[in-house]
Amino acid sequence: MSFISIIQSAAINSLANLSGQTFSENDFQVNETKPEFEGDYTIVLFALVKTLKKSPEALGKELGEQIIKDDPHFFAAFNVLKGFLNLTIANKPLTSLLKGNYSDENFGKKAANHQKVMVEYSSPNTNKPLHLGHLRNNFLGWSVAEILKANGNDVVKTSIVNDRGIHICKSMIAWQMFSGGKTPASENEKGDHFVGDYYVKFNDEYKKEVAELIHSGKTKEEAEKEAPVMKKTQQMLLDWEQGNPDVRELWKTMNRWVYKGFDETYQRIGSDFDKTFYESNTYLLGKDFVKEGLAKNILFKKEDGSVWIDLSDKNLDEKLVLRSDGTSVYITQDIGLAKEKFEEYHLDKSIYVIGDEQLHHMKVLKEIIRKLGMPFADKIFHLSYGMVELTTGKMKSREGTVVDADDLIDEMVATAEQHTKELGKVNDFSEEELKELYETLGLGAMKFYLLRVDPKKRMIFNPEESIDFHGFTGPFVQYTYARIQSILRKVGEEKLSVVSDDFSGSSLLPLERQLIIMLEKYGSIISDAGNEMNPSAIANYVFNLAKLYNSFYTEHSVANAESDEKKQLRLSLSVMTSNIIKSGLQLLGINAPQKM
RNA sequence: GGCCCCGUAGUACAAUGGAUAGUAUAAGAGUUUCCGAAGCUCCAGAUCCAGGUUCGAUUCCUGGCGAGGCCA
Repeated sequence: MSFISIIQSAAINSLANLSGQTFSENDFQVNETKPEFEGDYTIVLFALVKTLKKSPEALGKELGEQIIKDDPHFFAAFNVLKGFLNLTIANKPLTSLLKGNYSDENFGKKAANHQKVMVEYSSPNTNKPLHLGHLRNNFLGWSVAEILKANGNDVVKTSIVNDRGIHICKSMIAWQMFSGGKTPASENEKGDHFVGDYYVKFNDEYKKEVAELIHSGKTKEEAEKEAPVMKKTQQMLLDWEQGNPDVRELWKTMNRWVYKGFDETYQRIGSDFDKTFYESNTYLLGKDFVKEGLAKNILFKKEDGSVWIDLSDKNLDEKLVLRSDGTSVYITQDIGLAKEKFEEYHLDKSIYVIGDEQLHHMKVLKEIIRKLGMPFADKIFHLSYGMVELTTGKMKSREGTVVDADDLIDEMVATAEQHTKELGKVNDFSEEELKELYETLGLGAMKFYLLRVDPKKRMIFNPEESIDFHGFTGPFVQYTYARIQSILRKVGEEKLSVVSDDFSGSSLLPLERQLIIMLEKYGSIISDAGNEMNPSAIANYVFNLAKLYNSFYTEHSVANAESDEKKQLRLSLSVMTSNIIKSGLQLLGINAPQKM
């Protein structure tokens, strides 16, 4: 039971004893006490003033006295300021909490509750490599999945690969036209970059042809339609759909190159999937429900034969679900895939990590599913995240301002290397250990930078600031962890069993109290982060914890503590802090190094 | 045109309707005989505008202004 809920129950109990009336936790607020005031937790009294018809000051005094009387073991003191009742927790519950949990590496995590949750994330197109936006998606999806696990859920990570369509045909056409048979192997290039280059070549060629056609008197619209390279591409898409063996073979080959490239990146950033769906397998799904929907009059046919659904009662327009030529649109297959997911995995919840430009699409998807009477409409959740912008403006592939994921990772890791060398603290590391450390630090910096912001908000990526290893950054937190490990190596965890480990009656200095209270909060941070699917709550928490520990560390010596009992207490504090930092970083996909 | 999101120090981000709006950076001043200075301490600086609801509004409502996104 968390401190907050202990205080809530205590207040409910004491309010009943005081007034004879019944209260619930919704009738008043319990907050942490602001640092400038005396106390640990604060009951905000204003909401109670009306029902109890007392002045805030009088009520605060009576309630404070009652609470201490009712539970003198947990509460040590109180004070009232305006409408705020500040409560101080006794030392004993704090030291007991520390003693009972300092070595528990799973502190704050919940036991399994058997909720089955699917998290779909990453979901790339196969015509070009991953960029900065994908990194936000991947870090977010992976972290949310881990946070949900920490809350006891059974999580299935999945990705839908958009491996067919006009975009990949563009790369294929360009490769046929310009490659002269080159391959990623022959060029020693990562496959996704290789294929992406041909996508760029396609656009260059297309632009050139359009310009020529306009020059020869065509309108812009005509030129865009008639450009030979575009016509070839469209023909290729038709050939693909009809199963033309040559086209299919080329398609397979080029996609294989791309997957190999993606896999390298995924492995490096730690993304993994329990199940991968391919659009080439799912794009025909969903046509069944069209028949069914027409029969039930939920869908209707227009004169040209196209099939629609009317969502005007939900403040949405009519939406096309089947073209007049009988081909489906994105949303048709999305409905089919949604159904397949629920049927195959018996999900309690299906989360889609997709950018907020798809808010409308996902809203329409949910609404159609609901109208069709499928039972899982309310179990679909769009975890939308804002676009990552650059200090120089938006990323635009046509303008070449896209930040490539692999390049960015390389840059971060190189910066980590440079910093580490300048500081020269790990001269005893082997080449391999060093390499691993640079990855840990570079990726840690990047993940932390992208996850510390509320996912729903769009954010600005500043390359210079992101590689800063000071302040609110991953390496700051990692440094704190490494430093604690250094203490533990020196002072030795064995001391924990040698020295009398009974510090439960110890007095506590302010920083020691604050640390214990902050450590205790970790469990509610995990559940908040889970409920809101928001890793930034964890990032903020581990940063604040690291900061508080650093202050504690400069003020109070662990090794040369005033007494054995104090040493014991501070060692336990250090162990528990480092366990929680490690655990919190792990939920963000960040490793905690022993030395750095 | 319609719908949705967002406006907080120079900059980037916080703040379930609660106390003097936090944090980081950048600027300034300190801090290594002592557990790791990628640290710590001090110092300054902000809620787009106008109304409304409330004991109390960065938060909720209305209207402006500004910036994004989506649907045709």
